[in-house]
Amino acid sequence: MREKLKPAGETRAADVLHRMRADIISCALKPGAKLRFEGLREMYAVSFSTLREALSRLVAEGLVIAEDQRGFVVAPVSIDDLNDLTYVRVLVERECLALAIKNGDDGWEADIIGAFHRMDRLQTRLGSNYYLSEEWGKLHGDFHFSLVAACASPNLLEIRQKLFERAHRYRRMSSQFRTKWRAKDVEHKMIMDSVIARDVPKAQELIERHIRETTENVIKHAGHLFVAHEEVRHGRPDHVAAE
Amino acid sequence: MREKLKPAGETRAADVLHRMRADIISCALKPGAKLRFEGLREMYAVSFSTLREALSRLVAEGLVIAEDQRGFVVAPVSIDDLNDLTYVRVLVERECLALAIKNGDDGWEADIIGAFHRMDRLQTRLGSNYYLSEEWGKLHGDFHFSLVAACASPNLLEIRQKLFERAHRYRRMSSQFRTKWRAKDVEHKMIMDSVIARDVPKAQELIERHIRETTENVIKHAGHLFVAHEEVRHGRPDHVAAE
DNA sequence: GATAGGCTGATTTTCGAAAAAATCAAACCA
DNA sequence: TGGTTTGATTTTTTCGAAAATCAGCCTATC
Repeated sequence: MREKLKPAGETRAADVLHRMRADIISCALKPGAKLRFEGLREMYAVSFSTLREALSRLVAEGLVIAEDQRGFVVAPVSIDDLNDLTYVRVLVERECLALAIKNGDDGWEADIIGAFHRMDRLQTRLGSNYYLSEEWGKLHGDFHFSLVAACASPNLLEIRQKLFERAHRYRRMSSQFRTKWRAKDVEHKMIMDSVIARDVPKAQELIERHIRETTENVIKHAGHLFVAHEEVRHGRPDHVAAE
Repeated sequence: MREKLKPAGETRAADVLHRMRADIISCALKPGAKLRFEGLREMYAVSFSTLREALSRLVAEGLVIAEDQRGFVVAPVSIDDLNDLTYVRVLVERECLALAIKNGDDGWEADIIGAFHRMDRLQTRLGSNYYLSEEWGKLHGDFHFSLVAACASPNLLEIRQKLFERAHRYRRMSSQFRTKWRAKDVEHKMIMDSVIARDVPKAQELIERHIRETTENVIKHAGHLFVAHEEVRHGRPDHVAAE
C-alpha cells in the first residue's frame, strides 16, 4: 500500500533529468530560453545541486547549453542546426536500418507490426489533429525505434536516439503551423513493409525521404520562427515588454 | 601580474570534468573502477556536489556509468565494446573525411601538414617509446582532428570526437603490451597524402584500415586484460586477496 | 540449517545557506 | 556627450552537514 512516486530505486536527479528532457523536447521549455535556478527549483521541487546535476547531463546531450558562470540556456533552434541534424540523421538511420534488417528475427518483426498498430489506432482515434498529441509523439517514437531495434550496435542506437529526440523539437514546431499534412500514415506503412520485406535499399530510400521531407516541411512552415533566437536568449523581463 | 589558475571564466565543475575525463582516457582511473566520493574529493579537491556534476556529464558521454543509489563506476572495457566502437568509428570517420575533403581550403591543408609535423618530430625525439607519452597522444589526436576539421557538420564532428576519446583508452592499453609496432608514422603520412591529394576513396580506405588494424592489435595484445571486468567492478578489499 | 527481519557502519544523495561572480544603474570624470 | 568606475542587486556556483539508502552481519524463528 505504500505510495511509490519513484518507480524503482531511481535517484531524484535522474527523475528531474527525465522530466526536464521531456519538457525541452516538447518545447514546454522554449528553445533559447534562459534557465534560472529559482524558477526551476519551484517547477521541479528540488534543490540547486540536484538541478545542476540534471542540467549537466542535458548539456552533454546537446539539449542545454552551459555558459560558464552565466548559467544555462535551452539549446536554441536554427535552420543550420536543423539541416545538419537532418544530414547526420540520414546517415545514421540508414545504417541502423541496414543492420537491423540483417540481424532482425521474427520477434523483431512482430514488435514493428505491434508498434505500427498502436500508433495507427491512436492516429485514427485522434483524427486530423493527431500530431499535436503528446501520446502520439511517444508512439511515433516507439514505432521508429522498433524499426531499428534489432540493430546490433549499441553505440549507433544510442547516437540515433539522441538525434531523434533533438529532431522532435523541430517536428513539434512545424505541427503547430501546418494547415494540411502529407499522408504520413501511408509513408510509415510503406517503410514498415519494405523493412519487413527485408529490402534494404528501398527501406533506406524511404526513411531518407521521410526524414528529408519532414525537414523541408519544418523549414517551410515554421522556419520563420527561429531566425532570430538571439532575442529570446537575452529576453527582457515581462514588464519591459509591457511598456 | 594576477595569477590565473583557471584559463578563462571556467567553472570549477568544468575544470574537474576536464581533469577527470583526461584521467579516465589515460586510464589513471582504471576501467570498471568504483568511484568513491571520499577519495575523489581528496583527489580533485572539490565538494560532493561539484564532483557529482562532473560525473553526471561523464555519464552522458559514456565514460562513466551511474548505478542508481549505488554511485558511479568508470565505464568498463570489453572486446564487444571495442568492436562496436570500431564499427561506428569507421562509419563516422569515413563520412567526416569525405566531407572535409570536399569543403577543405588551403588553410585546412596547411593545418594538417603542421599537425603532422609536430607529431612526427616528437615521435622522432622520443624514439621507439613515443606511444607511451601523454604528449604524443595529444598531438596524435590533434593530427587526426586536423584531417576532418573542415567537415562542415558540427554534429558529426562532435560525435567523432567522443568516439575518438573513448577509443583512446583501448589504444593506451595496447601500447603497454606491444613488443614491436607497425610503421604507424608511415600510415599517418599516407593518410595525410591521400587527403591532401583529395582522393576520397583512397583516404577512406586508409583511415578504415588504420582504425581496424589498431583494434586488431589491441585485441591481440591486450584483449586478455579485459575479459573479466566484473571482478574489478565488485572488487574485494586488498586483505581478501592476500589470504 | 535455512530464511526473514532488523541492526550498524559505510556510502551516496539531497538540501539550502554562504561565497563568488555577473548584471544593472547611478555617479563620476574627461 | 561618451565612456568608465563604483556599488547595490540579482544570479550562479560551491560547500559540507544532514537525510536517505545500501551492504554486511547478527539474531530470532520455523
